[in-house]
Amino acid sequence: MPISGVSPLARTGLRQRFNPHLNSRIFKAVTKQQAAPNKPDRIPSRAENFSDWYIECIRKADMADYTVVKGCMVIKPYGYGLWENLRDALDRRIKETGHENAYFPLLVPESLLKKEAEHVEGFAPECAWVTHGGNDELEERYAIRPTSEAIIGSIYSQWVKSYRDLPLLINQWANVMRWEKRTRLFLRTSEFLWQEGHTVHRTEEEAQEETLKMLEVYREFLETELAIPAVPGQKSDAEKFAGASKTYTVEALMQDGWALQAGTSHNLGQHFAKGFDIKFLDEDNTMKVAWTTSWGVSTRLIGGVIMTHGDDNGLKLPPRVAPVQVVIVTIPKSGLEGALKEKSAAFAKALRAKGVRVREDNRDNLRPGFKFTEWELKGVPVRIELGPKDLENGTVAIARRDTGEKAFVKWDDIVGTAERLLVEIQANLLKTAREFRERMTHQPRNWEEFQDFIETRKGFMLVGWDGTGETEAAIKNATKATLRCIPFDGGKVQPGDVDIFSGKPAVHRALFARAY
RNA sequence: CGGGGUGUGGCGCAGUUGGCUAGCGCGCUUGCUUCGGGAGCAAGAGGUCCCGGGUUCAAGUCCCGGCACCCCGACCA
Repeated sequence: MPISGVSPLARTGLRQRFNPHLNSRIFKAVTKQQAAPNKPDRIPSRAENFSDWYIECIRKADMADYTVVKGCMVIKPYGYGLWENLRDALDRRIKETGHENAYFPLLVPESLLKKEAEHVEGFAPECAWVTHGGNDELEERYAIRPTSEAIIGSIYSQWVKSYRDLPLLINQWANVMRWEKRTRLFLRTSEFLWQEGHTVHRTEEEAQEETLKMLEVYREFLETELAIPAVPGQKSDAEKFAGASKTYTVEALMQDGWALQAGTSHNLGQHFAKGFDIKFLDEDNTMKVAWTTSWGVSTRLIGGVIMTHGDDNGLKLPPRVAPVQVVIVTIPKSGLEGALKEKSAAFAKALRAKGVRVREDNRDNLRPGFKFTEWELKGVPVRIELGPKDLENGTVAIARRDTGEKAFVKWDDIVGTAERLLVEIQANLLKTAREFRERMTHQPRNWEEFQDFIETRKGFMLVGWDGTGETEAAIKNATKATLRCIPFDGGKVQPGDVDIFSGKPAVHRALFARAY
């Protein structure tokens, strides 16, 4: 797959030292980092071309690649390892909030899809259809699920009979397919992996509570595990899910100032329950229509991690989900291979005993600088360097990916230092991302300023909105900025607020941004 | 689905007005010397020049048709 030509850029910035404090001393500070500037396989800088930077990060880190299948990617082991870690962290939370996993059919009969009018209208254009079974044309074609409300709704109608069956709290981890016109690795591919929760409730209030509860699960998960400070809020009618009463979102801000919808939670009202006949006999012996919700996040989150934290040297993965948290790189020396390998294995074992995910890099056909660079591209949070001098001194060099700082520590302090660094790096990534988001959240005072800011400063625009789809559309047409959400925090109108575009009295404050 | 661009070893590219055995860099293999921030030398392997027609003594190169992918717009986790 040709990726546009990349002009090699020399890396800038000096490596600094950090203080490993307490019982370890700094033996030596490594203060410079001189990389070969003309290597052809460097990644472009973010400033130069954010889009190329993003794709090259993924490819150089060996996370994913395009395939012969249009719009579909292969997620390679390193990318899948990240997915597994974040999936497990989220799965734990989904179960802790009382949900169970199940699996529903991939194929959705067309007649089912049509049972909710808005829903089919929203998804029909991006459905892939199965029309044949073997050589025979089917009487009714099947959609490959673009989402599972329809198939699950039809099944739930069988399951729900009594108020005693409620709430029904189920989640599915699955692949879905949407025939996309334009694809980008992880952010938008025709097939992607996700989880979709589908719940049924007795009352409107309970469904609403569930919707907001899961949004909060997402928000906390993004913050704690991925170090992504996403803004929770409500979608406008124009942006909400096809067939939902209300859609809520967690909106993240990428380093290029574009927003990324990181997860959504929908209160489906009774639309789907009516469409799919999900009814129950209530305590008062009357038949009632149920209330449903759905909520999901996808492999898109991996794109979010990359664009939130990465730098011009490649990925920076949050330690809590990084497939490799600590890499031990040996610096080869003829005759010492055995001793280096032995030490490296001993350190790895000690770290694993503490639950740290460790990889050893004992390749002796590569120069150390090459190996360092490669693990930096892959975003490994902590790198331990073990060389001939360290064997003499009883030390290793230990470097953190987030700041580039490097110091020497004694062997006895390796495990403690690494564990502490992993915690610090996780916190530092979140802090940096949060500061970025705050710095990039602007409050233009008038329409001219809005237009200027969206072009020159980018980021979130927090502005008054009159609540109409007309002004929302007008803003989108004029600036390509869409209404990302009415944030829970800061979305309330203040006295005197007016719509940034129409000048009419505002009913909300809303976040606008250009979005992925 | 509209506008633009590109298809040549794994990757990035060159290939002149059609002309000789299709090149270069990186990567890969083998060997030796190296090794604390992308090593050096030597010897090798690797090609349906996107596909199908056509023009020509001769096509990677020109013509026609197709396909794929990438970028930019309208729609989307």
